[in-house]
Amino acid sequence: MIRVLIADDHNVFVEGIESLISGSLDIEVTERCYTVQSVIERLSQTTIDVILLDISFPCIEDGLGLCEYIVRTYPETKVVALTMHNDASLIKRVVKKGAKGYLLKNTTKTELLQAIQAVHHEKQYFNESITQILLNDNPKTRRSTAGIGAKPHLSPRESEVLTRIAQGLTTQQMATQLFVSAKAIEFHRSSLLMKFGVPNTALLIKTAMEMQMID
Amino acid sequence: MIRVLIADDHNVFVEGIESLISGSLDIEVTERCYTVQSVIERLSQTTIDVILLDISFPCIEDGLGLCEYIVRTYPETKVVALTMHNDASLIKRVVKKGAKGYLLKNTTKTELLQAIQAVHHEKQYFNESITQILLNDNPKTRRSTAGIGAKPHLSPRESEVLTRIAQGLTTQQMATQLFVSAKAIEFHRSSLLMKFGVPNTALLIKTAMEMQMID
DNA sequence: AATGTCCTTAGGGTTTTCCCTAAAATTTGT
DNA sequence: ACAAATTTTAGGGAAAACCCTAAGGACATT
Repeated sequence: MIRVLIADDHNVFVEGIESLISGSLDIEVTERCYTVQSVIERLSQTTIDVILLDISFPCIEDGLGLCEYIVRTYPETKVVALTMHNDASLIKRVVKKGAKGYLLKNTTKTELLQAIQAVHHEKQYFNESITQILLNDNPKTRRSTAGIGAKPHLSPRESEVLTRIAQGLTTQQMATQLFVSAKAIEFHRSSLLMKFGVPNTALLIKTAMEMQMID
Repeated sequence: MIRVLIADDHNVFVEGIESLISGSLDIEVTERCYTVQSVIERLSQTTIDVILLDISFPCIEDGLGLCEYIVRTYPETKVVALTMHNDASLIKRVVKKGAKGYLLKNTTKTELLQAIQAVHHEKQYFNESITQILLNDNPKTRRSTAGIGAKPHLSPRESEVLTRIAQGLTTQQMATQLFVSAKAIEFHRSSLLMKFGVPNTALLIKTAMEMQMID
């Protein structure tokens, strides 16, 4: 019997996954966790074979951190990342953190069961669409147009500059606030334009808002 | 018996929602749709009381469009928006399109059932966290000196220029499109900045989007 | 017709943004 | 520990945005 823990703060997901698994004879959902804390707590008290981990749990950084923690602390417990994001760079980051499988949340029952079986038998599992995404991830095109709807990964400085542009600050004002030269700010501004694939700040703000990266 | 259609391209969600509803005596899930097309098709063939609509189905614009279509075409069919996004402006947009309820995907069974019952009885339903989000979404125009959050009245030309700025066009490009001199466009741009009470295009786009004057 | 208001069009000049190149500083992979 | 990739810092120059003033034209009201 493969003991599965579901880690997701979205109730509907937990229910859905459990429903998909319920028919299986050799897999049982023994734990459901809605917070990072409870995952850590349950793992210290119970033996779990496979963890289905929502990678935005509650945010992407937390999810990645938890994944890393689990892999390091309980090497025999396999992590399958479950997420809505079909972003190539995120998949790579997750795998780098030690996840053995990666599923999109629109996965089928068959895939889900196959993934759990696979990782429990020391294999990796990636479904068709994931492989496709990784194949289409040409490193050269990733910077400029990383696909519509894919949030570019921003450096800390870039994030700071972006939020300040959205506040209506000028390059000079930002330079003063961040104790750097105006030229440095200008570079970050250019990087933002390039990463978002837009020609000016007007579209930068618009797309960043649509991607919910500022509000 | 309240007939419910679930519209979501994420299998896990559909399963989860169905599982949450399954216990109920007066609600039944009669249709499950994974594409916008199938929703439109099923609605033309069956009578549905409540639609649980994933607002990013498959992208936010599609979801909003579908919501609008349903409300217009089948006024007696109530739409409950289901989404992961807890963004105030999105909630407002969805409600404006005619959705009668709004739930986050980490909702509970109780809330889900209450929401379905409520909208079926011609009421609206928003849970605690949604109300909280809307409450915290006070008019953010405090930083600007002129406007007090009211939409400024724009002349026809100003509207044309605003939408084109939001498309990332430059003054020269707009001048060519509108068959006027670049200086004319510049004046309209300045008028927009003044009317919105903002210092540059970045904030102009941001506030105009928040005021739903561009999309 | 006269008056006032608002929209539209412009000229000239300053500030800011944008683009090209490039080198330290930092992180990452082996 | 070293090499490779990424992030941060800059310089100079072209383009666009921004600010000031000002004048011609459409429209309603008296």
